[in-house]
Amino acid sequence: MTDPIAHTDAGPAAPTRRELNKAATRQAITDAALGLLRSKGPGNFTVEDIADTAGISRRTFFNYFSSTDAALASIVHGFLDNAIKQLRLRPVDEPMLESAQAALMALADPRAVAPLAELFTLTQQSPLMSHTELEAWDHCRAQVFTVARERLAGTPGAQDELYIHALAGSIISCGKAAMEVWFSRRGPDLTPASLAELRQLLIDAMALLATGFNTPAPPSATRSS
Amino acid sequence: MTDPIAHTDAGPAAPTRRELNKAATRQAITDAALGLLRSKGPGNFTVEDIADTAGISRRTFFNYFSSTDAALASIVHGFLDNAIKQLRLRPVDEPMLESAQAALMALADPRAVAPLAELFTLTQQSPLMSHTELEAWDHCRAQVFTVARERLAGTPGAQDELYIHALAGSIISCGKAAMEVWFSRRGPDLTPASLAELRQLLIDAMALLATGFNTPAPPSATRSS
DNA sequence: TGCAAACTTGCACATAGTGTAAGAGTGTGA
DNA sequence: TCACACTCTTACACTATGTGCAAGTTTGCA
Repeated sequence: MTDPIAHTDAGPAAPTRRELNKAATRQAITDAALGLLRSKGPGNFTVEDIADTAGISRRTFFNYFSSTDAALASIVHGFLDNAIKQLRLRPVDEPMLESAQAALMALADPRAVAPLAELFTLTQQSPLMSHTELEAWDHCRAQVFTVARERLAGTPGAQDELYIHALAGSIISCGKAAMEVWFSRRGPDLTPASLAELRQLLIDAMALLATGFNTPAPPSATRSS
Repeated sequence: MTDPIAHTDAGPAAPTRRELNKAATRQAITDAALGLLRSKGPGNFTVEDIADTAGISRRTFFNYFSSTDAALASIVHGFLDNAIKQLRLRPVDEPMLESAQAALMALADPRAVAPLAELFTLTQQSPLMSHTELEAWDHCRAQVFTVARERLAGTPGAQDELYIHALAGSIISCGKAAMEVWFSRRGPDLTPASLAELRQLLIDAMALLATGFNTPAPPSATRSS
């Protein structure tokens, strides 16, 4: 904010020292949390454990995250924020579903999905998706909603709130559905073939939204199986 | 609440004393929680407050609910469990979306929505939907998924996991969308006209899922506005 | 260099959530 | 009607969570 040095958005990194430190601490925390999740299993470690492993105080942990759950869900947040970023890069006159599909394609990438896949496999044995994880998806839904509203603001009589809400929610649900199916089929498999299947699932899911669920027979299943 | 004289319970339930007591306690807790939410606002009361108001011990509270949030979300749970019950009453050969729509129609009823509407208006000022509330919707989604899978198990080559996951998730999302739009338009208005609008929104939302979101123009908005 | 802002940390404290064992209420068969 | 088993409630103790606060440390900047 009080930064005379220009904000190099597209540039490499945030130059100031403070930001680097904060990012490093944040990373140390999530690394520690993920490590403990690996070694001890979900629910078997405390905030203090994470803080000790990350080399910070318990209090500092809470300066970054509001709970262990939130620290782990930051992985999901990172993934989804990236998705939103991709979505916003799409031309504004492109149909929403095509934009969504394109944004998701960009994320069916080993580097992006790897942390998510590990988190998923590590917490899958746990009853169901953690509260904070659900919240992360809902946060993403809200952002998709915003994007959709911005786009449709141009069209004439279309201040159709229901359409936008339903669209945003359904995009998220279908994205989630594709991921769930993929994980349940492939587990932590990140081979090109597996990622190709993920991409196909995402395409199929978006296609379902485009054409509707009333297609008499489910559209001859996915070619990917 | 330890009242030996039971009152008229209409219905085929097994009215053993223990079950009645438990149900009464449970009700006392949610009533107390809702009352405190009304009087003090979200986040401004503790489990102990609820327990005191309900006339039970703090420990007993935790025998029923795992958090204040969960106690309040039981309202949402009740509503959605009811929806699932309605859904299961539909003939198994009916298309899912029609069943969903019919089940939702049955719940656009003052008695069913009133608690939900109040909870919504009381927590709306709060940042966003509570964790446990999201969990309640997700639980409902899982049940819709189960129903859909049971139904489509009969059809020949349709073990299409993606279709079922996407359908269940989208139904929930669109139901939520309709409710959100309704609440934002009408607030806690439960007049017949308002409920008719809710019904129309639910119908429109399900229609979107049936025909797809690619309808060139949003389908001439809702007739209800 | 020195000041101001931002960040970290230790401490105190209220609250959340759980295990345990004793007590009170409830169902059941003799 | 009583006695016994079962279930639910409660008090207590204890660990963990989350936050306010003030003092200490690091970073930015003139």
